[in-house]
Amino acid sequence: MSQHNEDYEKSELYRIRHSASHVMAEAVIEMFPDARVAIGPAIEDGFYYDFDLPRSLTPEDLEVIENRMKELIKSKENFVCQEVSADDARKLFKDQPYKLELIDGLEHGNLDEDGNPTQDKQKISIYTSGNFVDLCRGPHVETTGQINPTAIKLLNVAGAYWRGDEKRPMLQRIYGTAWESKDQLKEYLWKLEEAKKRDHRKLGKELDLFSSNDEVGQGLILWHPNGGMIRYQVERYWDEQHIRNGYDLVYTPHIGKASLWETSGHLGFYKENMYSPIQIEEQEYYIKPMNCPFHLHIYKSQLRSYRDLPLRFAEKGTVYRYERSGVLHGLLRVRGFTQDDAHHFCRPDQMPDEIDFTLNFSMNMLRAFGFTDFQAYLSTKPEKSVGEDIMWHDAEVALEETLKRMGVPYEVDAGGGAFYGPKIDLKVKDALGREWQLSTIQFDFNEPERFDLSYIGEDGKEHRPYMVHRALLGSMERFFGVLIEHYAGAFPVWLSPKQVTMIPIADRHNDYAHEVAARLKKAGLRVIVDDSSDRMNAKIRNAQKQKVPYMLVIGDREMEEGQVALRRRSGENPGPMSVEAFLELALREIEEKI
RNA sequence: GCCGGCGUAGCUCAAUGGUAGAGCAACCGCCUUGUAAGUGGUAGGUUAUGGGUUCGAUUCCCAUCGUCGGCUCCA
Repeated sequence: MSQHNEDYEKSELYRIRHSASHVMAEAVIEMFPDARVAIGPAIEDGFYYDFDLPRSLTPEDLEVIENRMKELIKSKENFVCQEVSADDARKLFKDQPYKLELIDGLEHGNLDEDGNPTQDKQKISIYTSGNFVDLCRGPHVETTGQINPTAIKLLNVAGAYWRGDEKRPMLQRIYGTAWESKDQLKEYLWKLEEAKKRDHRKLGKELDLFSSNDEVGQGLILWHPNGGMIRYQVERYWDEQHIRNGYDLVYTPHIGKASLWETSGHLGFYKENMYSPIQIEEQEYYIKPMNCPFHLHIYKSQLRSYRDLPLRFAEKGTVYRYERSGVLHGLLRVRGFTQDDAHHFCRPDQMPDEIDFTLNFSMNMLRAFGFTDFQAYLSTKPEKSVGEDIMWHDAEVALEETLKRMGVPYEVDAGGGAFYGPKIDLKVKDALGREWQLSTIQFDFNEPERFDLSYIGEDGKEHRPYMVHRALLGSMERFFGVLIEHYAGAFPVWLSPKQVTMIPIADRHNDYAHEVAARLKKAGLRVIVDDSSDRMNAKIRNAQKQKVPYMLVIGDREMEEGQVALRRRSGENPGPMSVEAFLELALREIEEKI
C-alpha cells in the first residue's frame, strides 16, 4: 500500500466518509427494515454501502435517503465503539447473513472485511450510531455532527457482487461523496461535470472523430476522417521515433494456425479471450489476440549471434480479444484494437540497460503528447509462475533499479506479476489529474522457452535470450480516448485534424481565401475554406466548436494588403499579418508540438 | 456475463393507450456581412428489432440488439 493511501486512511476526511456511509445505511434501514447490509467503506472521493434490498432503488429513493441522512446528521448521533466476542457479535447480527460471514472470517483470524488474508487475528468491534449498529473496525468521527450536511451527496446506484464474486449474490451499491466543506463538494461536482464535458464518447461524436455501429458490432471502432488524421499523425511520430531508436518495424498477419497458439501457450492460458477458430482447408486458424508469437518466429527465422542483440521488433499490431459485453467502454475498452507493440530480445548482461532504455523511451514518447506526470507500478513474481527463480530475481531487480535511476515514483505490487514474468505498468496523469494506464513493460520467461529461442554466444554455445514485451501507448484506441479527454478535444496543432479554417467575410473574398488556402496546403497545413453563405460570426462559431486552432479572417483589408487576420481558438486575436508570417508561426508551433 | 437505467428525424431533446413535435444540421432562396448563431421556405421518423396484450401500441408486457452507471476483468 502506498504512503498516499496510508495518509488518507488516517485523515479526518476518511473518517467523515466512512461515517457518512454508516449514516446512509441507517437511513436505508429505516426505509427498508428488512434490508440486509454488506459492507460500506470510504473510497477515493467518497464512500459506498452495499445492500440486499427487496426492490431496486430509484433516483427518487436516493433523494429521500440523502435528505434523511441530513436529518440524522443534524441530530448529532454519537459513534460508540465496543469490542465484542464473536459469539456476541453473532447474536447481534443474527438476521444479517453477510455480517455473519464477515464475523466468521474475523474470528478465524485470516480474513479481513474485504475477504483478504491477514496475519493478525482480528479483534471484533462494533460501532453504534443512533439506531444503527454495524460490525466495523472504524475509525469514525465522534459524532455525526462532524459531518457537514451541506457537503454530502449521493451519486448513483449500481449492482455489485457480494465480495466481488460473480458467483455470489448481486447487491445494490449506493455511491456517495462527502467533503469537509460545501465548497469542496462544489469543486468535486464541478470536476465531475468537467469530466463529462471531456468524455471522449461525447467529443468523438461532436468532433466527428470515430463511431461504433450496431450492425458492425460492439467494441469495434470506426475511425472517421478526423480521427484517422490524428491517428496518422500519432503513428507517423511513433514510427519515426522507433526507427531512430534502434527498432525494426515488422508486419504480421491477423490469423495464425492453431498449432502456433498451442506452442505459444495461448490456447492453454488465454483461450477465454480468443475468438472461435476459422476452418481453412482442414486447418484451424485463430484471429490473433497478441502479436508475440509472430515476432518470435521472425526472431527464429535465422540464427542469431550475441553480436546481433539487442533486437527490437516493433509493430502496430491489430488484435482481437473477446471481452464480456458489459465491460466495453467507448475507446477505452474494445474488442478489436491496435497495440503499439514491440518485443526486445537481449543478452542477460544487456538487460539492465535495455530496461533503462525502454522506460526512458516510453516516457519520452508520452511527453510528446503532453503527459508529464508519471506513476509506475512494479509487479513481482506470483505464486504460480514459470521460469527460474534467478531470472525472476534478476529481472525484478533490474526493473526496480531502473525506476530508482529514473526517479519515477512507484509502488510495488508484490505477487502481482503475470505467471510468465514481472512487469512495470506506467500510468500518466491527465489535465484533470486522472490516472490512465498506458505503458506496460513485461518480461516473458515463457515464450522464449516454448519457441526454443536462442542465440550463439561468444563461447560458441547456444544461449536463451531475455525477452521483453512492451506497449508504450498501450493501444491506439485507448490512447486516442485518453488523448481526447486530456486535451478536451482541443488537440495541439500538430495533431489537429483541421489546422486552419479560412473565413472569408463576403463572397468577394472567397477566391482570395482559396488562393491563400492553396499556399498553406502546399506548405503542409491542413486547411479548409468556409465559403458557405453563413455570416462571419457563424463561421467563427462553427470553427470554434470544431476546436480548429487557427481561424484566418479575410475581408477587404486583408485582400488589399495580401494579409490574413489570425484568430486563435483560445479567443486570442493577434490580428492581421502577412501570409508568410502566419505560415512561419504555424510551422513553428507544429514543430514545437504546441 | 451479472444488477439497474435508457433507445423517438443526422444531432440535442419534447409528447401521448387513439394518425409523432421543436431547435440545430441538411437542401432551396434572400442578405454580402469585421471576431461565437442574419433571414424565409422545403424536406426528413414503420418511435432500435421481433413477438404479445388491446378495437387500437410509439406508449403496457416479453425477448433480442445496442447503449449508459457499476461489479468482475483488462491494452
